[in-house]
Amino acid sequence: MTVRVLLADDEHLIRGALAALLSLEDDLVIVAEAATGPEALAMARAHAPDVAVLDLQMPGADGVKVATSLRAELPACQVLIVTSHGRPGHLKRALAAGVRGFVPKTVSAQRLAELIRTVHAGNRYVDPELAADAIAAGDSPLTSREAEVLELAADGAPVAEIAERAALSPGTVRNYLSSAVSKLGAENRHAAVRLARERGWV
Amino acid sequence: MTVRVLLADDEHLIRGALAALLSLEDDLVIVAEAATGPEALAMARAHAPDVAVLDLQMPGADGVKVATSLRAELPACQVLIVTSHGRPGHLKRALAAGVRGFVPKTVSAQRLAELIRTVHAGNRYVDPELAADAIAAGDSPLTSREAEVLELAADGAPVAEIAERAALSPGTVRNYLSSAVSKLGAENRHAAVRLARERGWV
DNA sequence: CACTCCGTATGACAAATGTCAGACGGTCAC
DNA sequence: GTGACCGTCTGACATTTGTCATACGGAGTG
Repeated sequence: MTVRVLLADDEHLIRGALAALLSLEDDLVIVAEAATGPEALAMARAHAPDVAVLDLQMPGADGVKVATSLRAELPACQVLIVTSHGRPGHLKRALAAGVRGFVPKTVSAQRLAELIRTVHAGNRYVDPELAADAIAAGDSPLTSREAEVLELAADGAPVAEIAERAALSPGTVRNYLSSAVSKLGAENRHAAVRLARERGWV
Repeated sequence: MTVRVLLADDEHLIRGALAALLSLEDDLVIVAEAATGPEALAMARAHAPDVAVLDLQMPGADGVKVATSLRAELPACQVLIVTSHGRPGHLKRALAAGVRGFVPKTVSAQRLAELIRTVHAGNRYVDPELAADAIAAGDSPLTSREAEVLELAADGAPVAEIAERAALSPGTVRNYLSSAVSKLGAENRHAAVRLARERGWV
């Protein structure tokens, strides 16, 4: 019995190499490849693969977003996410999106092939190190609005601009930022943005 | 005549896959693999490869640093840098370090094999798109001190801390930041940091 | 030698930011 | 239905930042 696999990664080099390696396994067959989020979705619809191997960072829509859509449209398709720089919050989002596997790109192809079989069998697998990081980082202490405003502050925009983009009064924005900064124990909002990013909270 | 290749990338998945694909080429042989900068250097010393294919982002020392050392220790070894997120400044640094090739990971393995031969023959190759970006970004308008201070401001530290870390008076730090911000046309120093990073100036 | 940068510094002022207190309506749980 | 939050707002205040003028010594250029 063969497992039909969709491969999505924006780096051609990696995608091609991976396709070649995985094809060496007798029970795996790559039925489609994609370089962007939307492309991955289209390919999945067209080929209805058993397992989708998605890169976390892709142009258009990231792996988790694709996984969410996939879950709705092709419930039979299991999703395995592969990532280069795994930040804690991503894992949580991914699991919430129904992803069955989450591993860093530091695993070997051999191991990846095994994992494809694992998730195809309906089991889950999360890289232990990433899991430990996620647990250590814990839950975000930020309310949704605080997180939202903090995100808008990410590119260094002044308060007035954030307020406009969030349709809030400047005073309110400052309150949220102040509260976010103190919750994160940061020096100022810019350091807060950095911290929240590191922990995957934004 | 075969080309002896060293492969350095921290992502096992990619490195392994790449090694497999490149080995398919009759005239290429992977003599060593490394997952970190220092490891790459050690491997190069041990195996004296003809061409070193280095990832730009590796733990320990990045591709450009490794290339610099390589240039000094093994002048016969040509360096080809492969990167996922190529920012303009990196290319410039890389060329200054004597790197012969610079391409994004979006190229195909086929193409990479060709490029390995190209640099081995002593020719240069730079991805046209990355080159265009680098030219568009131009030279950094920042003085070295401005860049230095801007870098210290990168993690959102307050002026007082930057001043201490740079052994400058707080007023001077503010002057540099102010000048950097206006040179970059940014809203404030945090946006300036972002801009400078994008253009590879810090 | 004069001129122009750069690095460094100070002082002063305006603007942005961070912090706090207080207010009001909504939602959810007990 | 009373608390406990959350989202939203305002106003006031202290601190931090951004900006500008000005100063001086050193390096490099004409």
